[in-house]
Amino acid sequence: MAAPSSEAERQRDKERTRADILAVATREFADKGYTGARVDEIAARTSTTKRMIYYYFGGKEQLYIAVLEQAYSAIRALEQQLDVEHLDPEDALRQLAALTFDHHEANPDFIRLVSIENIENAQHLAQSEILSGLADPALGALKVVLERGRAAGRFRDADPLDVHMVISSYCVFRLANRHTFQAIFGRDMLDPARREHYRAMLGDLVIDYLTAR
Amino acid sequence: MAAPSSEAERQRDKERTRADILAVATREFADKGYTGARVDEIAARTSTTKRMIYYYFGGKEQLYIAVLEQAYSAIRALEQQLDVEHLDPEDALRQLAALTFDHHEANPDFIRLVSIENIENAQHLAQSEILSGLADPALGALKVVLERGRAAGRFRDADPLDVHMVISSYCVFRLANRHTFQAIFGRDMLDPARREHYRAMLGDLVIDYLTAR
DNA sequence: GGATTAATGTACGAACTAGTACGTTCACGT
DNA sequence: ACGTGAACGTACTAGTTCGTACATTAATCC
Repeated sequence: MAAPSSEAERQRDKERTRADILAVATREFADKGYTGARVDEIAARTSTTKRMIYYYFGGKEQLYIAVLEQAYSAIRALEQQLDVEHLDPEDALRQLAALTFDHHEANPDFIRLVSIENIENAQHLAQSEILSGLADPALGALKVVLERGRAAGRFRDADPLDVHMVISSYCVFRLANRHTFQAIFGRDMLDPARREHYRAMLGDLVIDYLTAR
Repeated sequence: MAAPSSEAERQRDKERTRADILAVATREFADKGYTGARVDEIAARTSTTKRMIYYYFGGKEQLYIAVLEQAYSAIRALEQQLDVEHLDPEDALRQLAALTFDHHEANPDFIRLVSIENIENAQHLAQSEILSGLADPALGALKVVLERGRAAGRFRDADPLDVHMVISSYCVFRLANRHTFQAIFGRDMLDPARREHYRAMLGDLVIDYLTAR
């Protein structure tokens, strides 16, 4: 009998250790920000030690970049859900907006990481070759839909990136600014009772803008 | 001759020292975030010493709260500019949106502080009696305008706070997320060449939503 | 099965950071 | 002119935080 070979019972597992660290680090960075996050704290929550963080990632900054890369790669999953080809432009656009809305709501850690990275002037994102060129997959589908609507004489001429910005700003704001908004206005933008209202409102907002006479 | 009396040449000046510290602290906190900001760094950039920060403010956290309070109080200045009463609802709303747009662009430090405070879950904002109840002054005017437009049969029925959220999200996103947006899509949302386009687009967005058939 | 390398754990250090003890100087009333 | 308290400066400390030197154990290859 040579090796235990069954991957599941290996005591030492490069992939598992790495993934463990990355998951814990994501929570810590999303919670506390880059400067607020503590390497010792991440290590403590891990099933391994701080030594391993430096062994696999090199340091706090590289770990943070790895966290960003993993978080951004998750948004590619959105691409598969876009089934927009056989819908008429208005329905397709509403679906696209709703999907973005849902996706943001389902990934609050990601939104926080983006906010954090903006506080840092996106300096870490710029260091990552993987991320610096990455475009949002939703943008491609959006471009197609806008062109179809425009060709059909239903939509005004609009830059896809501008429309994407409107959708993003609405969805991001609802998550990223919920705490100050709540404190100032007393309204919880994430209250489940208002979720459908906000979701529908985004669709109206975009469609009304594009179809205004 | 009793006192030098001329306030300008006093070497010791409570107000000046306080204001100096506050101004420097605002830059430091807006730049680095709450945890990233360094008390020693603030002190170094001041014309006084770290001792005075603790003398006047008590500590890092109270200094940060004082910075927040001052920054928020500046937005009250917006209130005076709202000359909205004698315009027709559509023009008034466009003006209100444009004013918010301008105001956000003119106060990037404030936007950064809001982002930072959201990363901190608005825990410091909640501690301030001055701030926790403060509503945006633009909201009152917005409410009036929406009611006038609704009464005239020109606007749909819409919650003022929802409309405010749309305007804010657009204006805040343009500043708060400019770095990641630039890094991912290669577009600088603050490019002066695109400023008028974005400013007008916000007006269209809001008006088209409210006046959609 | 023994050598070699990959993976992991422990203990520590150097630098940083918020906050303070203590001493000093200036303004102002009388 | 002088006492008093407010305003200010220096030097320090206790605790934290990133990173690493060094030792150790498990897997893998022949």
